[in-house]
Amino acid sequence: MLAAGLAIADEKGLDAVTMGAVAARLGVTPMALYRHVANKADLMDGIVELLLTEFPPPPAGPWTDRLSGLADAIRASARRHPSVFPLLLQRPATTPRARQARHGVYAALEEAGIDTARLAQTERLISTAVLGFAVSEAAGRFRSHSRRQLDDDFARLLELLGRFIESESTRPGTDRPVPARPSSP
Amino acid sequence: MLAAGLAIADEKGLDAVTMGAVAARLGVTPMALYRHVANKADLMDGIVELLLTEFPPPPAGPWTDRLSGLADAIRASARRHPSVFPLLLQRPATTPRARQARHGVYAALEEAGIDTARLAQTERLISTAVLGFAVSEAAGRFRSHSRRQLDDDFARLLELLGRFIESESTRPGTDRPVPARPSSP
DNA sequence: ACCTGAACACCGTTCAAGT
DNA sequence: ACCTGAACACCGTTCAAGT
Repeated sequence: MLAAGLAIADEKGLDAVTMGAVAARLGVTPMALYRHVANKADLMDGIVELLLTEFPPPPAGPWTDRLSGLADAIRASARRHPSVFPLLLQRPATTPRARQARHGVYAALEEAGIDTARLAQTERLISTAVLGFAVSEAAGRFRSHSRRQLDDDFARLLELLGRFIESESTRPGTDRPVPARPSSP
Repeated sequence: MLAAGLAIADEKGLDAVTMGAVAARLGVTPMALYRHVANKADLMDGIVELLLTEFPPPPAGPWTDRLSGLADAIRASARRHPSVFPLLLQRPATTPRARQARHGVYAALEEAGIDTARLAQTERLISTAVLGFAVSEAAGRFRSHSRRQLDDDFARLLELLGRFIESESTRPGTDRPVPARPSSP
């Protein structure tokens, strides 16, 4: 049912996600939905939460790859679900799925040499920038820019964040601040 | 009429901005609104555009102060209009007001020594990060954080961006990357 | 336990009519 | 030029009733 709502949002936009439309896709009357959901707001909450499902579990590898991999996954999710993704900014990341993703970032930052006391704030800064970009792209602020341009912008943003992390690290880093990211095929 | 709609959004949220509610605030019937606006979407566009009015014209002073002043103004606007502000991410900044703000940033970046060819992309990076923070705060993603914490986060974000600009500058900068921002009283 | 039909208040929008 | 009354299709939600 949440999947049905997400599919409708992807295909026809947020406004098309109506109790009637979701019910119809399930072959049921609108009132049947109230068995599984308190009201429409509750439905929307569930659909937004469903997005987090797509963020992959923390992979292996060096921390730079882990972070850029997560960032890429977030952007990809935004592109896949442009009308729902912006709603992510409306709720604190307190659900189990959200915590999992956040703690994955903590681990990577710790490995990068970020002081434990600064982990949370640094994560907030990074995720705000990445989410800001992903939402901007999904919501249409960058409508007039080419895909190539956006890929380039995003790469530059990640490079900036990587350099920031290195500069905040208490451990001596390598010479080169951050490796170049591979361009997606 | 746009102001009436914005006021309703501020007071009771986006859902309360209804043709009937706006009309009632103006002492008129809902149908009268269709003289001034094509439909509700058009009304919402106008309300969002109205937000840009609050962004102050580029002030005088060193570029660091100009940029942080604009960033502060943007965040203040987001806090004042939490339900409408996030909609800014849905439209390209192509209106005259938006261009004005953007060109103010260009001028500051040029003064900071950013290469002309990189002006637009650098501006996009910076405004994405600042808007991402402002929208996150307005929309409620940071609901569980204190005002002090958010002020601190924002200061750190601006510091990061300032350092980034310095590092991208083709001119030799001063020793200290960016001046500390004064805390608001 | 799960679903439905009928009903209600509310919404955006239209159109012909009023001044 | 500007506004209105009446009407329409649609929406979220309730409640009593059905299996």
